[in-house]
Amino acid sequence: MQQTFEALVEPRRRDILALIRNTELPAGHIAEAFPDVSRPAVSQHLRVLREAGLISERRDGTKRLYRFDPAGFADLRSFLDSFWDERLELLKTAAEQEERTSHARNN
Amino acid sequence: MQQTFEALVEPRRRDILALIRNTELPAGHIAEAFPDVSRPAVSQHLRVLREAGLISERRDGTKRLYRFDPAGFADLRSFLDSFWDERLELLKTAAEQEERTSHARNN
DNA sequence: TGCTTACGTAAGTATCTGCTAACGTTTATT
DNA sequence: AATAAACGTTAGCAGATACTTACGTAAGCA
Repeated sequence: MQQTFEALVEPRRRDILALIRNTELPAGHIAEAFPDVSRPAVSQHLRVLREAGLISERRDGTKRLYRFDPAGFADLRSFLDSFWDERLELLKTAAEQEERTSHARNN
Repeated sequence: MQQTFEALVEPRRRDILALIRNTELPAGHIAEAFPDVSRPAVSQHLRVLREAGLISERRDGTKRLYRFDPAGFADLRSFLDSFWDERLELLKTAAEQEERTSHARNN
């Protein structure tokens, strides 16, 4: 959870995620997409993303291929739901309560 | 977006959010819930949360009442959906493609 | 008008973090 | 075996940030 937020708070890492969202890419190619920072910087970001479970790594010869991993988003989603959906849940419960009240009225 | 992540990456601020998720509370009461930090520290956190649109402030005499505001979560949710739901969309598209292929086979 | 309550704000500090430069490592290639 | 390619890792540094202490402020009350 904390690891997920720490990984995603950095804009560069969100950019990297967006880049490999649909395609598997080698580290060098990812680094080339960010000319304003060095290759090691990108490598460090990839490490953070990997340890957060947001991307997965695969070796192919001297290359390391990275791709998006939705697993790391699970706890972020549950966190969001605990705030967002709980309110919907309250509305739903209120609606059901109203439902029962209406039925009671009809009996 | 960035403001939202920066507000939520701090565990203390998530704790504050969880505390006032369902109830409106004055700043002093919120601060008392966190005995390991000073009152100004909490005040600073409340400021960050407010500027991120995650909580709203209301004055009542000398008191300032804070409560959860779901508005700030909107862009976080859309960010999450852009990664999570897009993959579901891909699956859906693939399914529809398969659907069309099956129909073509039957003609 | 003073005093108290309930806060926020500012300055300063210790810690964290993203970056670069330099180096290390593993896998082909010759 | 030697070299190159494609990386990751480390040390060190500049900037960001969460904290504390001290101070400022606005609303109620005597």
